Amino acid sequence: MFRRLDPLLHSELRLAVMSTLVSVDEADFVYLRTQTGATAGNLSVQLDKLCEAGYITVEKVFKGKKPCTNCIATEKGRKAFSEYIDALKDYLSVGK
Amino acid sequence: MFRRLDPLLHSELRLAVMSTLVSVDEADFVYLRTQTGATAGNLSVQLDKLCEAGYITVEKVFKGKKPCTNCIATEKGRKAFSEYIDALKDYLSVGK
DNA sequence: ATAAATCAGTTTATTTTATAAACCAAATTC
DNA sequence: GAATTTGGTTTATAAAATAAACTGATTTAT
Repeated sequence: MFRRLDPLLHSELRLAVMSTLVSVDEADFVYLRTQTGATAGNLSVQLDKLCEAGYITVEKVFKGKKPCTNCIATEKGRKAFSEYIDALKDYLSVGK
Repeated sequence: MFRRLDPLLHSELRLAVMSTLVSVDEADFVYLRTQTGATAGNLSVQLDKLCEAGYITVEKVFKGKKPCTNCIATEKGRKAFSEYIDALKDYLSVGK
């Protein structure tokens, strides 16, 4: 009845990050930070976890003289996200 | 943009419990346990938290010779639940 | 030029949470 | 009447989230 919720996505910040990334195709650290309102430390940790899970890829480049951490949702990540959303419906108790 | 998710509800088991309770008006421990598939220990702990938050009321009665822990969602709990669901929409990235 | 502040993060530490394991008292079954 | 089951609670442990402190490079102000 209640499908299990992927613990990697059932985290406020990681979910916000994935939600942003699936709709935007690519986003850098600074953008994710402003969008989510997260602290840099928290964001850094959660990006690592998403990366290790293979839900995103992280590429570090230089934009002029400044470092820039670019994030992209992988196919695996997109699939996991949509499955999470789907499973979540069990919990909304709209259609019993 | 991303509304904060009530941490009391952003828990797989507590969310499943509240989801059940808002749709069912009253449920006992055993029923909640079978519905959610949770262990008794985990359920006990999470019911305490929901109770302390004022999201549910817990009434212990005897059904014949057996103890029975009855749970009901309060108005406060129902409101928090529907607000949680609403805030969650920010994360689904369907409408941008 | 250099000291101070800022940017773009990472690492480490602390608190909170979720979960499991162990336990308990009463009732039931063998 | 001994063992098992029922309906839980309490305690212990593992995992998570978050904050705080730090780094290394870059501007900005003096």
